Formats: sequence, structure tokens, C-alpha cells
Amino acid sequence: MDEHYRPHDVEKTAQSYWSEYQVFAVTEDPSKEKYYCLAMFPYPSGKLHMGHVRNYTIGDVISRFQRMCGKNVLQPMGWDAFGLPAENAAIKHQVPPAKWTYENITYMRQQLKRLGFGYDWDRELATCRPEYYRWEQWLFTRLFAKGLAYKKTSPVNWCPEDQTVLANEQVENGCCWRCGTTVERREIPQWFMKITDYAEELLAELDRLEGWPEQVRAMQRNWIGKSRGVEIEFGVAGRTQGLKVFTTRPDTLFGVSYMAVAPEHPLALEAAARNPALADFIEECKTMAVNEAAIETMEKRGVDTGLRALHPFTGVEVPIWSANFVLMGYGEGAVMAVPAHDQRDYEFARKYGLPIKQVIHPRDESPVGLDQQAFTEKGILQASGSFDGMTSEQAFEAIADSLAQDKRGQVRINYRLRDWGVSRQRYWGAPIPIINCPSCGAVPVPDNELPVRLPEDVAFEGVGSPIKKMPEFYQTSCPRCGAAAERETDTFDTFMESSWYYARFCSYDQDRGMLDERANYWLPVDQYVGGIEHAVLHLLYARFFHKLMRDAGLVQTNEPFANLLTQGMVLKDGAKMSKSKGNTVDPQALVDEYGADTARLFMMFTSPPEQSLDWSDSGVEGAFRFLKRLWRLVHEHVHPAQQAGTDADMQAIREMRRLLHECIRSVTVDYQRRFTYNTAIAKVMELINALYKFQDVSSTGRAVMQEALQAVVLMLAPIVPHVAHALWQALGNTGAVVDASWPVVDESALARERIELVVQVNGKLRGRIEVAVDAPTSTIEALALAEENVQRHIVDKSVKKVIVVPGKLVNVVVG
RNA sequence: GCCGGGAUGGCGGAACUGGUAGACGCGCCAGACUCAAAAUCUGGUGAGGGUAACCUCGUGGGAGUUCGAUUCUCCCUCUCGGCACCA
Repeated sequence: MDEHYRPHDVEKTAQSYWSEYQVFAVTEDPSKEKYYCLAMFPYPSGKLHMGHVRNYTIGDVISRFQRMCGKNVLQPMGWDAFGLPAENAAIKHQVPPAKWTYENITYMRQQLKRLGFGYDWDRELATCRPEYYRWEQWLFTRLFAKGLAYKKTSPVNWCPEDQTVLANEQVENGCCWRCGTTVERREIPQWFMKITDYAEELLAELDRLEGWPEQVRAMQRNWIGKSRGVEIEFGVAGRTQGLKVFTTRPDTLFGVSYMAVAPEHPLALEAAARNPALADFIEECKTMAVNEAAIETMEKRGVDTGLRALHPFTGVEVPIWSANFVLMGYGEGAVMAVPAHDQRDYEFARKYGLPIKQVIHPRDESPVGLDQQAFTEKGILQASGSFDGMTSEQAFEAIADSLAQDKRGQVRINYRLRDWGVSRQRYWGAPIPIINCPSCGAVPVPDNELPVRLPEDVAFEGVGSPIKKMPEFYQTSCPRCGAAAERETDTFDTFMESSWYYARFCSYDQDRGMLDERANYWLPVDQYVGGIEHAVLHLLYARFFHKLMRDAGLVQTNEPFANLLTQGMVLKDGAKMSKSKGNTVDPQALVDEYGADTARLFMMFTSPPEQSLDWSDSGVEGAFRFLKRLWRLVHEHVHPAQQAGTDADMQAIREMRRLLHECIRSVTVDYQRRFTYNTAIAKVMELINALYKFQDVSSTGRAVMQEALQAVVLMLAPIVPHVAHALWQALGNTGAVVDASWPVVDESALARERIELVVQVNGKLRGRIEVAVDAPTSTIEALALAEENVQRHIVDKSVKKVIVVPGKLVNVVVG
């Protein structure tokens, strides 16, 4: 072996071996336990960033470890290739999005290979390829037939200058990022997927997803937001049609002092015809952002429509206001307002001088201070007619029953979750497979005409989707009646592609169906790894899609991902690495200078996967130094300076073996259960420090050194596979380390005769005692009380209690 | 605004089930090697006090539970992620 560690040679050799013997190509093998490990595939933005390196290192470490544990491991890789950045690049560099994307993929694939990740490259897929998206189009037509895909109007950001729809990130301070024009909200017809039909199952199954972080499950539960409430129909003065609202607090019904409807609500629009102030307000609301954060934080404003709603019990008239915080798309586009018992209603009522009527008081009759804020807790009803004196809980049922009898309301389960809008008015996405016929309406594209191919060779001049201006794309005939018709020119949300790629990896080359029986061998994914930023949207959509595929008979499981690991972000100087902040570090430079193993080791050592990782140049140096130190230790062992002797220090040898096997035990737990590779590496570093001090050149001593070094190489192999490949051979093994088994703990090496216990007095550390492992409690107590420094702290006090924690400590309680 | 995290030496982090706070690494200091430097090796390194043995303080801030709290409970501050068209 080479005396010096030369990472580039070592890595080239190992990678050639893996590729020559197709080490990571897998097929279904019913005789072995399968293990499907998947890291979230990247958007091909140009080159890998540190977040990718971290994500894929974690996935590769898990995969290689499971392989060493004897599993049949599938680890695939692909490209989330549709999306907005390709269009932006097209405008900026005059290059078609397809060309830009494919070139990025070529470059990034080579980067992934250089990092030594053990992917089965045969299964690589790119979502922008028609062979991929055709099956998504196919499934969509099935869902359309089942009524799970439908069209309705929904708001988008509209730039009146560019005549185009903008993504949220293209809106800066309410203005178009390109031309600075004030952006408007516009309602346009769009396609939706009925995820709300699956809300209950998506929620209920979270309880069984024990391999997911509780944090993510909580976020999804809140996102789905199940609540039980009452749908109430208020009358509207002077008309037969009422105004429906949903409330989770029907007990506050007698405190309603106004109603609020969305600016686009039919009642508001109608009233605006006679009310210029209202019309101006509605016009103004069009420039309002569509995202929830903006709506929640903006100033709450409204205008009286002049219309009056009739209270379902009292018949009392309350004003109907139009308010900017009520959105047409959600629920009924109207809410009842109870200022005394809802903080937002309270602030709105204060601002516009609307009445605040208390109808709930606390159970303990304590004052509520309505001059300061709303009283939002539950309590006892007052000023509520025949419901007075009931608790909020009793009143909920009584009021709901009473409303139901008159058919003016009913109990309903409501979800915060809204149906998934999948239409995008953009070019670089999968075409929605629908043909709009003047007489037949929306007609799905027949199977034999799929895929609807997205033209790739397009000129991108400025704004707007090219296919909306290409008659050769959109002009067609109706599959049903044959008349001239137009294709849908909107494309799918890119979350569609990322919602099922994990399944397609199993049936990657199947050209006669979306999936096949191989999916049932591999699924569910045993370990999914990705950023916490995907905790809700991507992970919820993928779960939904899995259930859609299950109900279409394509998969047998209920959930796609059995275990989830959410990795933290990569930071530099405490801030997220980004081009705009100018604090990026290019992983390529790191690999060029130190090699892939140092990059991987640094990523795994610096912090545990779930935490954020702060970049550090000197940390990289440290990782590199460790690999050199490891290399040198093996080299010195393989090329000893002197002949092996016979003079063995058996006690030092026993101690060394005990350290080794304690290390194996602890590192195994870190890999298997905790995913804390930072502590696993730290333990191996400690062992290596001990091995440097272990200078026994007897043949027994050398045998222990050989045993330890073999274990060290095996324990590090998932993290630094190239250097492990080289050292494994240097240690005289036949066969590659990638095919070796994880080391086993020798229980007999762990046995100890004496152990040290800590002695505390009143919880403070005062001394240490050494006892036999099997010493009885009475002996331990006596020794502890006799300890010199302990004596000093108890001599003038009386011992109240002695607590002995076996194997750990003694606490003497004195008073 | 709402939902979910996080906060421990000069820095990244460790302490797994309520039981020795600071493992391991970085940085820094000292020494060895060297003509010298780099590299490498050895030792030290939370703060304060003490010649020393040791003592006091210390895990964002404040309270509480406990023989014992970084760990559990409550309140607060700061910070990060998500909020449905960035992926």
C-alpha cells in the first residue's frame, strides 16, 4: 500500500471497481429481506449544492449500512426536471428549457458519481421525459372519470402589463418582479384534485406512521385541520336565498353582530353596483396577495354592503360586510362574526364601531375584560334565549339540534385542507391531458393518444407559455364527437411528478403500464430522506397519490414511506446558503481539493442529520486529517518497523479488546436506531486515539490491532467507502469491503470486574469509589460514606438517605 | 398572524430512559521534531477563586416538580422552517 493517503487515486480505483462489477444494480430477490432507501430527488438547477451533498450522503450511508447487514438494497436516483427555473434560464440565456435541463442533468449526474453514491443508475429517470409523465397523464384521466379531478375557478397572481400569471415567488412587494406593475388577483378556471375526499384517511393514518418524526405528523395534522362545527344558513332580508356559513362555535350564535363575505362574493358584487364605495373597495382588494401569511398579517378592512342578514333564532337583522380577510375560494366565502368571543372579529368590530355582545361567561364568574380583548374560551351561555345557563359544550349540541329541526343548519366535519390545485399556466411542465370541446366540454385524451407530448424545441421570447401560442399544439379534434376542439394548454403542478417517482423507480422500464408487480416487492420505501421544508406539501401529496394508485389497483400498501428522516439545512455563518446572500460554498471545489470521502465525512461528523449544519473550512481540514491519521495507522500496522515479539501485556490487550467491542456496540446503535453518525464517528476517533497508544508488538498484540483495524474500516465503510475499499485490501482481505458484513460484538470482551461509581452529597459531585461489579448495596453505601472528600461534606450533618443507582452513582442526602 | 423546530465553552457539537455537563472535532496555548517553516506528534484548554487539596458559579431568561433537571411542567425572549404557484 501507498505510504500516503492519496484520495483521488483511492476514489478512482474504488469507483471503477463498483462500476465494473455493477455492484449497486439490484433485482427483486424473494430470498432476501428487501430495503428501499430513497433520498428526495433533486431539481436539476445546474450543479449540486451542499444541501444535496448532505441529503445524498445520509441516504448512501443508510443504504451501505443496510447492505452490510445483509439486505437486498435498492437506492435509485432521478431528476425532478420540470419547473420554473428552467423558464427563467430560458429567458436569461436564450436556451430552450429542455436543453438547459438535460445539460444540467448530465453535469450533476457526473457530480453524484464523483461523490461515490451507490445508486442503481439503470433506474435513473427524469420527470420531463414523456415516458415518465405519460403515466401521470394516464392516471389523471382515470381520476377524471372517477370525479376525483374537476375544474373550478380559483385565484392567481396576474400581471396586467405582461398579461401573464405569476408564481408567488415572482411577486415582490405586490409587484411583478419583471416589470414592477402592481399585481392583481384574478379568478380563472383551474383543475383540482379531490384530496379532501381522502382527508380523513390521511389524518387517521398519521397515528400509525410510527417511523415518521412526531414533528412532521403534527404539522400534517394541523394542516389537515379537522374540526367539528355547524353549517348555519342565515336569511338575507328581502330575498329567498340565504347566506351559508360554517362555525366551530355555534354556542356563540347569539353574539353575532355582523356577517363578513369575500369581496368576490355574489352578494358583495351585486351590492357594489349601487354602492361606489363598496365597488372601490372590491377593486382595491384585487391587488391583495393570495398567500395566507400576507392575508393574516395585513390590515383587516371592510365595507358595509348595506344588505342585512337575519338571525336564525331571533330574526334580528345584522349588517353584511364585505371584508378583505374572507376569501371566496375557502368554505362558503362568508363567515359569521362574534366580536365578543373571537379576537379577529373583535378587532374588526372595534375598528368599525360594530356592536360587541357578550354571550359567554367563564364558569367561575370571573370578569372577562371585553374592553381589552375578546373572551375566546368556552364557558356558560348568557343572553342566548332558551340556551342560557348551558355550558358551551351543551349549547353546541342543543343549538345544532334546534337548527337541524328547522333545516337551517347541520353538524358538519370541516377540514382546513383544501383541494389541490394542479393547473399551472406555464410551459415547462407536463401537459394536462384534456381536450376542451365546444359541445362535449372537457374530454380526457384517450389512452392510445397518450402521452400528450410537450414540444421541447421552442423559442422562449419573454413572458407567457409558448404552447399557448402554438396552434400546432393546441388545435385538435374532440375524441368524442370529432368536432374541432382545443387542447388544455395549462401544465401540471410539479408536485404531481414528485408524488409518485418513488414508485416508478421499481418499474422503471415498464412501457405498458404505470407500475407493475415489482412495485409490490419494493414498496413501501423503507427509509425516505429529505429536507424538513417538505414536511407538509410534498409529503402530503405523495401520501395522497399513493392512495390514488392503491385505489386504481396499482399498489397494495396504504402508505408510501415507512420511515422518514428529515435533514436540517446547510448553513454558512448561521444563515442558509444562497446565491443572493453570496455565502455559498461549491461542493465541487471541496471534492477537487480533498476528495469525496472528506466531503462525506465532514457532512456526517459536523452535526446529526436532523439538525442544521454550519459550514466550516477548518472542520473540513479536520475531517481530512482524520483520514490521513487512519491511513497512517493501517500503514504502520501493515509495514511494522520491528518483528513481532512474544512479550504480551495481557491486561492491556484485554482492555484494548474491551474498548473495541464497546465501540462496535455503541456505533451499531448509532447507525441502526439513532442515525447519529456524528457520535458514531466520534467513538471511532476515540478508538483510533487508543490504538495509537496501544504499542503491544507481540503477536497477540498485533492480532488485536488487526481485529480492531478491520472493525474500524467496516464501521467507517458506509461513510467513507473509497478509503475503506483501499484499506480493506491493504489489511489483507480478499473480496471488496462493499460486500463485507457489519462487525459483530464479542460479548465476552465486554466483561469487567471492577467499576467506578460517582458519589454525590445532596446532588453535588464529591468523590469517586471503585467497586466490584457485583458489590452489594451495603458495601457500596459503606465505601461511599467512607470516601475522604465525602466525609468532609457529611461530618457535621446527619445522613437522611442514601440513593444508590446501580452502575452509576451514589447520592448521600444530608440535612 | 398561524403551525412546527431550535438556543449548551472561543466555534460545531456530546450527554440515548431524570443520574459525573462539555465526549469527539475545530480553534487557541505550550512542548517535541526542524537551520527554519509546513506537516506530524505529545500535553493543556468552561468561568472565577485557591500554592494546593479543593471550593463557588455555569446548559437563552424567569418560576416550579425532584434526593438529583441540559433532560419534565408553566411563562417569556430571540431565532430558524412551513403557510397551499420556489422546489
